[in-house]
Amino acid sequence: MSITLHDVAKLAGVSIKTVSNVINDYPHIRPATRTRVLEAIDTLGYRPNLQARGLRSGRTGAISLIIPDLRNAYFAELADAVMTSAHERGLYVLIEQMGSGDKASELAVLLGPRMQMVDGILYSVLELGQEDAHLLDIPTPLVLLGDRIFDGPTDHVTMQNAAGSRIATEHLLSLGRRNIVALGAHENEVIGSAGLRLSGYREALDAAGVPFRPELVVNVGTWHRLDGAQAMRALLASGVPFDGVVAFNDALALGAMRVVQEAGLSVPRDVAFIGFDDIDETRYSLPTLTTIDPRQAEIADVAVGWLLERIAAGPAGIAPREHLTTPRLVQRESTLP
Amino acid sequence: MSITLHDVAKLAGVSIKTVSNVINDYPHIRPATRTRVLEAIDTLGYRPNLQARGLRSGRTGAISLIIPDLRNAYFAELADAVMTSAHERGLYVLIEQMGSGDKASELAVLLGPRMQMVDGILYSVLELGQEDAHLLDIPTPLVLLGDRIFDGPTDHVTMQNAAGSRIATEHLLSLGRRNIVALGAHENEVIGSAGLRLSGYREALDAAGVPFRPELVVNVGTWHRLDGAQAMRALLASGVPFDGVVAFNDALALGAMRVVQEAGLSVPRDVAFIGFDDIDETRYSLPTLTTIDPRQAEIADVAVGWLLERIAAGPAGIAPREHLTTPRLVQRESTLP
DNA sequence: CTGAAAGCGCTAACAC
DNA sequence: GTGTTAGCGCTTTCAG
Repeated sequence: MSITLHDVAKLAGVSIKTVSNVINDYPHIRPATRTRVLEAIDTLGYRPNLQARGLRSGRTGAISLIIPDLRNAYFAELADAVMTSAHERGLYVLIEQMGSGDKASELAVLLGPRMQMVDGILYSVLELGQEDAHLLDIPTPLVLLGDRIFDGPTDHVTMQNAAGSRIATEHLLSLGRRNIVALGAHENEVIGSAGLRLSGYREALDAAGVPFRPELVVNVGTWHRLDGAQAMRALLASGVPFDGVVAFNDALALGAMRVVQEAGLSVPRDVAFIGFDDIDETRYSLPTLTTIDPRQAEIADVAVGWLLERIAAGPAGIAPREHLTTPRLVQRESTLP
Repeated sequence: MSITLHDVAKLAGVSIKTVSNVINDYPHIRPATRTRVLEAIDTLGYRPNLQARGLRSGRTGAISLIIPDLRNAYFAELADAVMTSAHERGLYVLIEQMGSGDKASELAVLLGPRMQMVDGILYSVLELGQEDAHLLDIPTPLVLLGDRIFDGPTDHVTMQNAAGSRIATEHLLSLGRRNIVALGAHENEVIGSAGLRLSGYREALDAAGVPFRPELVVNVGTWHRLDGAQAMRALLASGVPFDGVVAFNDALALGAMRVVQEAGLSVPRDVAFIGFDDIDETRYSLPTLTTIDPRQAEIADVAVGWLLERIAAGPAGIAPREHLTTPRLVQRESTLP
C-alpha cells in the first residue's frame, strides 16, 4: 500500500490536518512545523492520492479538451497549446477525441462519465450547430472553441474567420489573380468555419469589384489532404480555368497543391495557393504554403483562462463572453509574385 | 449535488449494494430486480462517480501514454492508435507529453502524482537509456515503446528497426543507387532508433558489396522537418555527391526532400528518398514519399494488450516480454525507377 | 495555530 | 439473491 497522510503525520509528530494544511499552502503554520512536515513528506516519498482529494473536495485539477481528431495536425497542435497553457496554471488536460461521428455520439462524449473527472471542459464543436446550443447549458464549466456555435450559453473563443478569409482573398487579388477558387465550402452553411470563410471570400471579391462565380466555389465535406486532392482532380477535369486557390485549411491546400503540380502546372506561377491554420508542415512543403495564422496560442490561452474563471466562479456562473483573435497573413512561396 | 447510488437504490426500492451489483454486471441478480434498477438509473440519469470508485477499488480504468510531443505526427498518430485500441477494451487514455527535456524531468513525469490516477503506463522512452533501465522497475504496470531500452524490467514493444532500415537501403540499392546518404544518425549511438537504423543501413551495404563511406552518414540530433532541411543544405554545400537518401524518419525525409528540390535537383531521378514511419503526410507530398511502415496499429494493440495483462496479473507480475513488428516497405513516387 | 471527527460515493466482505 | 457494515485517503467543519 502506498504512503498516506497518516504516515507522514506520525513521522512528523503532528495530526493529519496539519500535514494537509502544509500541502495545501494554508498560510498560518509555524515555520518549524512546516519544515518538519516537509521533511517527513520527503523522506517517505509521500504523494497525495488525487482520487481521494477529488472525491472529497469535488475538484480534480484537470480539464478536458474535446477535439475531433488528433491525426489532424491543427488539433494536435491545439492540444499541445492547450496543454502548455494549462500546465502553466497547474492544470492537467485530458484529451478526448470524438471522431467524425454523429451528433448523438458527440453529445455522449460531452456528457459521458469521464467528464465527471474534470473541473471543466474545452470543447471544439464539430457536429453540433446553433440549433443545439441549448444542449450545452450543462452544470460543468464549459468554454467553446471552433465556429459552429455563436451566442451560446457560455464563453466562445475562435478566430475572426471572415476577416481571415477576406485577407487571404485580398492577398491573391493583390497578386493580380482574378479567377480564385474557394476550396472547402459546405453547401448552404452560414455559420461554421466553411460558411464564414466563404463569406469573407465574397466580401473581398465584392470590395475589389470582381464578380463572384459559383463555379469557382468547390464544396468539400471534410478537410483532409485527401479531400483537397480529390476535389482538385475533379476541378481540373472540369476544365474551369483558375489562377488562385483560397483553401479553407492547410491540409486541403496541401492536398490540392500537390495535384495541381502533378498536372504539370506551376505554383505560384500558374496557380497561387493560400491556406488556413499555419500548421508546421506549411513551412516545408514544396512550395511552402502561404497561410492565415489563427493565433492558436492566444486561443488556447484565453480559453484556458476563461475556463479557470468559470471554475472559480462556481454555480454563480459568468455571463457568456466571446473572444475573436485577429488573424495574420503569413506569406510564403505559394503566393510569391 | 449529483445523483448517487443511494438515490437510485431508494427509487428502485433496493439496497445500494444491489445497484452496485447491477452496474458491475454481477451475474446472480433476478432479472426483475435488474430491470427495476436499470430503469431507476435511467430516469435519474445516474452516472457512477469514477473518483469514488477508483478510491475504493484501487483501479481507475485509465492508462497513461507518455510521449515526447504531439506536434510530431508519428506520436499524434500513435496516440490515436493507442486510444482506439484502449477504448475497444473499455480503457481510457491520459496523454502526457514530456517535451524534449532532460532525464530528470522525464522521470518526474513517469513517477509524478498523475500516474497515480492510472492503472498502468505506456511509455515511449526518449531520454532514458539502457543504463537507466533499473529506474523503470516501478510498482505501476508498465510497457515500454521505442528503441532506447531493451532487456528492461518489463515488456517492450517496437519495430524491427535494423531490418526496416536494411529493407529501405536494399530498396535504394535495387534501383541502382550506390551513393546513399543515411540521414538522422546519432554519433556513437548503438541502441536507439538512430543506432539500430544505421546498423541496418550498413548491413544492406555490406550484403551488396557496396563500401560504407562515413561522409554519407549525416548526424542529426532531433528529427523534425527543420532538422532534415538544415542537414540537407549543409550536405549540398559540402559537395559530397549522392543519389539516394535513407532518412530515419519521414519528417527528416520531407524536410530534406524539399531542400533537394529547391536546389534544382529532381526526386527521384537525381536523388531517391525513403523515410520511416508512414505518416499520412507522405501520401501527399510532392513527390509522395516511399517509407517503412512500422505497423503502428499492431504496436499499439500489443502494447495495450500486454499492459492489460500486467494490470490483471497484479503484484505477481509477468516476466518481461518483447514484441518486434515486421516492417513493410511502402513504395511511392520518391523511389520510382 | 493545531487536533478530532465526519463523510465524499463507492466496492468488498460477510451476513442473512 | 440481497442487505449491512466498514473504510479507501483526503478535506472540511468546528473545537480547542
